Amino acid sequence: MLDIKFIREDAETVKKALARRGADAAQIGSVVEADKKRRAIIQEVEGLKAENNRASSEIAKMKKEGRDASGAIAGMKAVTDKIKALDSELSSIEARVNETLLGLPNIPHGSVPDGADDKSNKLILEWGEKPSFSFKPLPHWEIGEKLDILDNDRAAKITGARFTVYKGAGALLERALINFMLDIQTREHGYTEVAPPVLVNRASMTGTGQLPKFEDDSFKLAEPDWFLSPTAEVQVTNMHREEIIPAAKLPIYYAAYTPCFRKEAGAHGKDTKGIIRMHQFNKVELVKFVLPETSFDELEKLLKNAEEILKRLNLHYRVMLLCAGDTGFASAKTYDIEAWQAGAEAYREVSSCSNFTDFQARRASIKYRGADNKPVFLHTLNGSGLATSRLLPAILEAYQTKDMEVIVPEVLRPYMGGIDRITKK
RNA sequence: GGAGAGAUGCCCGAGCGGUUUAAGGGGCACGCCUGGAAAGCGUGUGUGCUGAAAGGUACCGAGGGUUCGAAUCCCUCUCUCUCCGCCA
Repeated sequence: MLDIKFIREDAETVKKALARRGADAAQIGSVVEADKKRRAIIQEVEGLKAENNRASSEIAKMKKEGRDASGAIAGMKAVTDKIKALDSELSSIEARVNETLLGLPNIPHGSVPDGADDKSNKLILEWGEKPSFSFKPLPHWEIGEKLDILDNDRAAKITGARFTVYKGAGALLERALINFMLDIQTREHGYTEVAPPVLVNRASMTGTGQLPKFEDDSFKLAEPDWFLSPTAEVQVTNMHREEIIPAAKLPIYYAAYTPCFRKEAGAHGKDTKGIIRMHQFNKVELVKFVLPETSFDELEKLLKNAEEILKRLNLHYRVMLLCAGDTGFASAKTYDIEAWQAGAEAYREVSSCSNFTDFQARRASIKYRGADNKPVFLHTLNGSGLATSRLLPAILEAYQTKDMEVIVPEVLRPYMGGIDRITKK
């Protein structure tokens, strides 16, 4: 959420920034108007309330002294009615202002390039090399089927399209990846592991920015008013919702493994094979709560922490800086890490690392106590570290052999009972 | 799922329609005292909104209602605890 005070004082800057990402800047004018009205009503109604309070204690005193207060009481009725009317007008204006603010995206950082879509994203770095093969490498869905480790057909029987069953060495590999990633992030990069609920309430979804705009993208329970979390960002960021954290405790780093659930409503016919785009997938998420002045440095560190996983797995990848138009709703700056899928011959996003500045902190009311003891919104960041549904395909494709086996990357072997390859059973 | 109890400031805890602009205690901060400390004494100690400021206003789990006036009465909801049932 953007700060209404900032919008009020510098509407032009906000309009320009929103235009960069293709957001509707016309709402800025009307929200500034509504805010002006809001403040005028506050001044009026609070004056009446002050008068009301004075009269009330006067009445109390008269009653105590045994005098007749009926005249004073009768006089208060009109003031109270006026207060009620103004209060209800005020709350409808506040609701309108709030609704508009909740619908406005974050302002892209100055270092974010212009552009409308992913074609304008900027290549930041490439690491490693595409593996070369003496044969035609297969896409992961064919490998998964031949080795009998991924079974989308049976998942469809259980649930429907866009689910998979990990089987045998596939299930083991999935579990190994999760443990490997968590161990690196917690033991070497200083993150504290958390294992949160996967069902989340409306306030949490609003706090991180999934709601109100993107309700249709989420799986929602009929009862109660809960959602299947689309990313652990929601749970972990909202752990500190409505809290004031002592500055000395910052920065806070969390790593969480959770299943994630997405409707993929706009993706009909896209990525229908394999496990690239599932309704349910596993992800280790990294979340940071930091001092505002450090957040862009923290973003660079977060990116490095996520990259480390790919380096240890020796997988070729590139890092893209997203342009203004491709940057997510809540983010001020986002890097995507794209791993090379050797069989499908494409780069696929395995991680997205974002600095949300104070956008989520303001929605969720997460503050720290500054030097002058005043509560200040802190900055939140998060990044995948990483998503297994993208990582596991990259591994299968990069490590496949001519004899239809998959070599287990060395760093994963301790997590897989020491086996060095996945073979057909 | 059934029955009951509860939710008050950083913590404990009073409060049962009008000097509560929330008693009292503890903690914490600062000051006095001290060679230094403890004890003691004094002062202070929330958040939001509004306002240039002084100040004003709202908030006693959340949301409604009754009343001139609600922490206090009524309704709905959420959460916690105890017992019963069911259960990994």
